Amino acid sequence: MVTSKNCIIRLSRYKNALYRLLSLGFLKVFSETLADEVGVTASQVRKDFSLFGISGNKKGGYQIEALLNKLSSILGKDKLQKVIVVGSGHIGTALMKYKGFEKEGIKITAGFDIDPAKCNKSGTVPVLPIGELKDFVKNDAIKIGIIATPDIAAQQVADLMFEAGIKGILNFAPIRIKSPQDSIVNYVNLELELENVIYFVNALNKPLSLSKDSA
Amino acid sequence: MVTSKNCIIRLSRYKNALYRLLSLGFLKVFSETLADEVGVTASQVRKDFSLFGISGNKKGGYQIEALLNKLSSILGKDKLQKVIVVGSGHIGTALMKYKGFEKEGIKITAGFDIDPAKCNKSGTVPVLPIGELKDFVKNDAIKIGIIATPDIAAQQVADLMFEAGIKGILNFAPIRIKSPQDSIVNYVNLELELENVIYFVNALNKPLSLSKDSA
DNA sequence: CTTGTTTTGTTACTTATTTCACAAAATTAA
DNA sequence: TTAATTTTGTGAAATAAGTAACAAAACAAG
Repeated sequence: MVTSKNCIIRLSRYKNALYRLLSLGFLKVFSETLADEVGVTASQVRKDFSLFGISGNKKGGYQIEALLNKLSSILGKDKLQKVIVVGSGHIGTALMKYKGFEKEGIKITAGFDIDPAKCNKSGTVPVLPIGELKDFVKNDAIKIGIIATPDIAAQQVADLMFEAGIKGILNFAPIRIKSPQDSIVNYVNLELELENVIYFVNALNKPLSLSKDSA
Repeated sequence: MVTSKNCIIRLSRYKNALYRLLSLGFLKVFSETLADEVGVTASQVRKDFSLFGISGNKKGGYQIEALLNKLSSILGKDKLQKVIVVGSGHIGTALMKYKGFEKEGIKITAGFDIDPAKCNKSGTVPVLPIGELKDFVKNDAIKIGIIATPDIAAQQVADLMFEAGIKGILNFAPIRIKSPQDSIVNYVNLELELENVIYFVNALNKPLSLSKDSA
């Protein structure tokens, strides 16, 4: 099994780029072209594909459609993924309304909040009391959850999610989550991302040295 | 100059953990403790500090307050950072309203949108027509911008930002931005982060192998 | 003052990731 | 059919990142 997060992230990027190329009318693509599109080297593309047993045609490149099927299958995108969000503050609400997930086969089926005033069962994405989370997750066999609560609540919410059977969490709260062995937690920390930009802006514009890395 | 994004991200994490420890009443900390708090090894902490010439006291650990000052200065957090947001859809609006930035010394001073109906000069964060971006950025000497537009608009918005003098961008649009040498673009792609969680949930729960990595 | 203990700071080692380089396959042209 | 050309696929080489180990400093206790 490939366990490098960066590698998997690149697969997703390849997939996105391939959709774009497909919509522009291309049917096949060379590693070189795809690499340019995503901002990596051609070697990297071929190596990544090699790791997953994806092969193309010597001299002919890769058939985009077949490639997309393969990537989607590897990434678990061949079936609709149901996801819940806990916390209906600014970020949580934006996520529930966000259109970008749908076209990626991700559906936010419900939100949850501890504050009854923020609950609303009749919206496009219903917001339910946190007490209903466990049953909801079990009934719908949901495996993925998003935490968009204040940091004080995050661990508690995570524990509740794991108890209910959730195996993967995307956590927006700026705190490290303790999680069971058979689960995965990814972090999105907006302050941190901005801080990082700030650091590199200062670093690039102050001294006389150069850099090219970014990730 | 340190150019490893991961390393800088860790510095931010150390900083956050240190604030937490300080608020709990601690005045000094050992590399071991800080490492546990952030989820890395003690060696890593000391190595990171070593790279930036940060030193502590043999047997005595590190003075939290002095350490925080040093980290804040490295990360450019010793002065208020003004940031603008372009795109006032769900994500852009959530960012403008997001409370988390303030306590990190980051202030969103304005939003911009191409749609006049979405503009509103009198909000807490005024939303201005995109045409006013250039003057606004120049007058306020703003160096950092956030792109929260649809992907089709992203490159155009980025070009406008660079023209106006912005040097660092945090980009939420799922597209690679072409940028000048002396600038930096960081990416936040929510679909991609979720896809990643989905991959690892599948990978961890299907086969008989184990993994521990997460990043 | 000496001995023992703790923790840093850094060098050496290990592991992981990326790039290089080239044989093998596929295609085209003659 | 043969030669020339292009592009993949993959081991080997190079780089980067992370861990381990330990000497040196700091302190405490006797």
